[in-house]
Order: sequence, then structure tokens, then C-alpha cells
Amino acid sequence: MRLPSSLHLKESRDFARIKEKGRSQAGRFFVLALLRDETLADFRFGLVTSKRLGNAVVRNRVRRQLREIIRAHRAEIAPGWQFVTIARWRSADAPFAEMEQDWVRLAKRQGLFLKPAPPAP
RNA sequence: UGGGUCGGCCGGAGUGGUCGCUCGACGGGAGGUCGUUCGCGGCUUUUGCAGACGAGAGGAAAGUCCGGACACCACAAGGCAGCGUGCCGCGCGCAAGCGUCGGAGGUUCUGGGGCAACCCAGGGCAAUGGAAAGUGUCACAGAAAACAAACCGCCCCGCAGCGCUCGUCAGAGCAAAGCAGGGUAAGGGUGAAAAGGCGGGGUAAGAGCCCACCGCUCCGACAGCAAUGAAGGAGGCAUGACAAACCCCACGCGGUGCAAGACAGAACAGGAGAAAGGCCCGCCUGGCCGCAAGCCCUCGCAAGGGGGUGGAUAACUCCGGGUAAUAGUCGCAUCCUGCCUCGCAGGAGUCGGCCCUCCGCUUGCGGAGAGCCGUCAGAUAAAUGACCACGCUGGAAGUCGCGAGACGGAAGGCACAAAAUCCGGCUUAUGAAGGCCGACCCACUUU
Repeated sequence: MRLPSSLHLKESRDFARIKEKGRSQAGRFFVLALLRDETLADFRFGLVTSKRLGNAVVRNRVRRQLREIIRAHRAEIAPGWQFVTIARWRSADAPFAEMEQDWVRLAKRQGLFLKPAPPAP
């Protein structure tokens, strides 16, 4: 399952729009904010890792781990969503399995997934 | 020679599996075009491919301290502001800064002396100008913390009078608790720090109030290149700490940084502002650019000058991406040389692959060399990795044993930190093995 960078949200106004018009929910490690966009054939995602998380190395690692989580669940994500995942400070040194669990729980509760998720491959 | 401890420098973390990201070029598909023997081929453009191949963070990429390349600003004057540096000498460096160098003061530790304050010697440490120019801060505790302070205690005076003594029973004297006023910084207690220390005199009690010694402050012959030291003299003692808070002083510095800047891009102008200002330049002085045409007044023979009116043009600033373009392009990717000069060619080097020759031998590995092919980090909400297993380190529980110990292997740990135009220097952070250098200690050997 690939995850090219063309799915990334890059414009700062996209982030602002999701923050302003979308809904959000906070978990233990992340905040998930999302907004419907029916014109999209697939989905778009953005990541936010603030300086509160740590230095550049820590921020980069959390971003990569988040990309890995999203990549692993790409097939389950319903098309037409724009969503932003904001890393909270606790995620700086969290185990990967717990981060994934937290993100999946948020995604399910916000209806990001297509249907009851099939068992992970 | 061996071992150990400490310090400095170099070094920059292993293996495999599954999956992923960015870039390059290759192949495939599609379009265009040219050729065609109608099979297809050449060139070119473009898009996606869960296509194959190759490459892909550092010694500090960090801090942004210094120097340079490169680009723009009007070659950029003076002052302020801002930024940087900060004991002295010597050496290196343009500078930041550096030094197994020498010295000065400070502070701290150890040893010695002293009742103590403090002094002497040795070692360590530090961004070590200024805290009597000014502002600010100093928690908690404590009565009081910076133009210091009276809680307890001590002392004096007054009121009061438990009670005691004497008594000629009239009274007299002493006098505790308590209350009011005052003195006092010796003692207690608090604190990181309590207004110099100790001894003596002195006093109602005390106090540099006075005296000796020690310390301190000021002046300072003289010594030293200097930091600074200091004979001597004066002063009863003032001046708590922080300048890595602002600040003051001295010295140094064109500014802005690839978000520079160029192209697409039309500039003989797309929109908005700007109603006289804008720029150098954050502020002032100074300078440069601009303040249109038209009209009126005025000076002048004239060219032209001055003033007013006028209007929204100018300098300048900001925004946008419809056309065009588009996940904008270039700048921007090893080095050198050449040019038919800006994208090609040649050469050199790095790494990888294939193959050949030679050498060593553990006989399938290591080393050397030649050839061919490929490659040279280039992201931009920012790729260069994620996960798992092994590995290294670590040694818990538990088991065995009288015990010494043996078996056992859990948790934890495997750094600091990520390019952002490029190069050089500096500083700071930091992990294993291993290597080098220096100091000290111990043992042995030789002289």
C-alpha cells in the first residue's frame, strides 16, 4: 500500500479551513480534525508536529510514524475526507503500537473509515 | 616493561526480513511529428505504472559567533540606536577565537598557624571591564533584608504593689508579677546573608564609644611593558549579592540575505493604496528621486525662476494568478579544463556492478592493477525511513549449594542531534569497540 506525497495537504489555508469549519476530537496522543470534501476521489491528510514535541529529530520521527499508521490503514479510509492529525506532546516517546491504537480509535469514532474495519493484514 | 586512575584528541554503531518516501535515468503505455518496404522505425511531449535499476543527513547538519563566494540596495556621509568582543603579557589568526605558555586578582578545596577574625603554602575552577552613574530583583524563614531592624533578652525611669524585713504599731525600708515610656545590636532565635573580628577598657546595660592586633576604605613614594603589587600616611569602618537583568565604559562593524535575486510576464502597466511624499535608513542631521499637464499672480529682454490653484499622475508600497503557467521554473548540486559559451565535449576522482590479469594462501576468500557500464543528497507542511527479529550491553526474579559460589537470564540502556545557496573557521552537545598523546600512582627489571 503506497502513500505518495500527492495526498499531503500543503497549503496553509487548507489547514485553516479544516480548523475553522471541520470537527475535531482529542485522543491520548493525537488530535484528529476532519472536513468533508465531496469533490475528492480519494482523501487528503496533513500532519502537525509543533515544537512542543521536541527537537527536529523527534518531530520528524513522529511524522514518519504517523505516515506509517495512515499508510497501513489507507484501504479503510473513506474517500472525500480532508483530515489533519495533530501530535500531542505525549506522542514524543510513545510506543508505536499504542500510537496506532489511539489513532484508529479516533478515526473510527469520527467516521473516517468506510465501515467496520476488516482485520488488519 | 606491565597494570591502574584521570584528562585531552581521533573515531561516529552491527546483521537480516517485510513494507514505504524523494530524486535520477531506463523500460512500457498514450499523444504529436517525420519516414515507411504498412510489419514498423526515428525524434519529441506527456501521463500514470503497487515495473526493474541506482543514489539518498552530520561531525557537529545545531548555535548562527566570525570570514568569504554569490545577489540586490543610491558605493551606502556624520551621529544615535543595534549587533559583537571584554583581566594582562607573549604566540597564532583578517576575525570569531585558540594555547600541556607566563603572570595578576577572585573564588573554592587541602594542609599549616591562630581563641577567632584572618594569615601563609599548594592544587582546582571561571565570558575575569564597571555594583560609591542610575533603574530593577533578592523566594522562604525572620521583629527587622538595603535612606536597615527592638521579637525574646538585658538595663533605666515612672505607676503599681504580691510579699519580705524592721518597728516605739504611727509607719519606714526592700521589693516579685503586671502596665506605660525610654536605652541597648553583647546574648538567643531565623536565614545564603543580620552592619567588621577577637581581647581589653568603659557603661545603668551596651555600643569603634575608646585602645591593641587582624581585616577594610581612601591617598600613595616606589616597582612592573601591563594586569597589578606596594613602603608609608590618613580614616573608626563607609561600599550585601546579581551586570549570563536593564545599563554604563572601551574597542570593532555599509545594509539586507537564496524568503537574495532572475524568468514565465504582457511593464508603452491587472487591481488596490499612496491626496506629497518616498528612498539611503530603525531614528535625527544630511543627501538622492518625486511633487505632471492646465490655469492665475509675480520677477526676467529671453531661456527660465518663485508663489498659488489644480488634479490623482509620480516616486514608492501592497495584493492577485483570470490569460500564460501550474504539486511554477531557474538560482540548485563531485571537481577541473575547453568551446562552436550556458549545455555539450574531454579528463580526473568517489561509490557500485561485471569481467580480466597478478600476488598471498586458510581453496574461496583477501589484496593490487587494467578495462567497460552506471552513479554523484537536493527536499520545500520539507524525502533520506517505519516496524519486527537477532545482536551488543546489562544483570532482576528464581533454582542449586552449609558456604564461597554456580546456573539462570527479566526490566532497562544502545548518544547528541537532522541538510535547506555554497565553502572555510569557531563554539557548544554527545555513545561502543579501538587508536594516539599527556599527568599521576603501584609493581618488577636494568643502570
